[in-house]
Amino acid sequence: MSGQHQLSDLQLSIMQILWDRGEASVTRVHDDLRRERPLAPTTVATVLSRLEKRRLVEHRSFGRQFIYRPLVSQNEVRRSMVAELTERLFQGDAAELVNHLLSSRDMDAGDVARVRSLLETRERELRDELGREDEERRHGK
Amino acid sequence: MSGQHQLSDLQLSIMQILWDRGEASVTRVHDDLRRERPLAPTTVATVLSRLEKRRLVEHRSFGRQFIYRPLVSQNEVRRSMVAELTERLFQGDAAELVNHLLSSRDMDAGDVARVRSLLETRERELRDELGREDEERRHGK
DNA sequence: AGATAAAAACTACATACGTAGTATTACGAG
DNA sequence: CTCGTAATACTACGTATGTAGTTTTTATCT
Repeated sequence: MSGQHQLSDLQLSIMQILWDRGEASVTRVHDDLRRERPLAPTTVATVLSRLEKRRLVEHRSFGRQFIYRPLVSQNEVRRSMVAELTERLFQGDAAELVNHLLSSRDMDAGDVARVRSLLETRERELRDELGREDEERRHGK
Repeated sequence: MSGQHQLSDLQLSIMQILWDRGEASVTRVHDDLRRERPLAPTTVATVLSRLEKRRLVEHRSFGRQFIYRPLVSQNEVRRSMVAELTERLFQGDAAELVNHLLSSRDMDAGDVARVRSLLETRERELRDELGREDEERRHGK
């Protein structure tokens, strides 16, 4: 499956811009990044070309500039990085990670309420999946 | 607060051994690690001394060997690393991270059930806290 | 076509890390 | 007290990354 998508902070900031915009020139990325991280334009270009070497983005030429676009989705990266963290920090036990989130100061009452709603949606999905499988079984695979 | 505790995979494996054992000699760590990662003893020693430079562990001498022990708890590291990931990948929205965990294939029905139980515990805690604050308010701060 | 300016290409350097070889020290046996 | 050996100390090298300077290319204006 989607291999090792461990991205650093700066790399993620840049990918985020590409995900938000769909695609962007080096200058555009540099501009969007200015507030958060003031860097030399060449620095942004270097990072982008390294991301391209890792096949996380690709570019096409437009006039004299390069337009970059992502080759991996935000979701793929999230999955990969969250899975890695879960493995390293919680021995792969995702429920323990949720437990950690619930017990630390990271979530207020509002967040907890949102989680409840999310959870109930997921429970419903699981119930439906179960139901559908039963159905299929009854109808002979 | 607890600053930047971003640890790499190998560093975490080693910290895990120290957390499990309370303290351990280089040889012990090397031994415990053998199955998971066969490394030269000097490699383990190097990593431990680098962790010490970062003030994540410290050592004392015992005979001719060094006994290392953690200076940061597993919980501190978890908090720090999870917070960092939440920030980078979910713009700091912890509930979104939970949502991601719930929707991805990371959790089966059993995990979801555990999360429900965890969630209800947390909700009860929040309700109790609320109650206690009300009480205090009624009794005049 | 030549000049200008902007963009990309190339080079560079510091830090952190994974990894381990070699040199040095010092405990402990005899 | 001396020597062997186990443990540490020191050195080293490759890779990834953050960061940016310098050089080369090239689109475009006059």
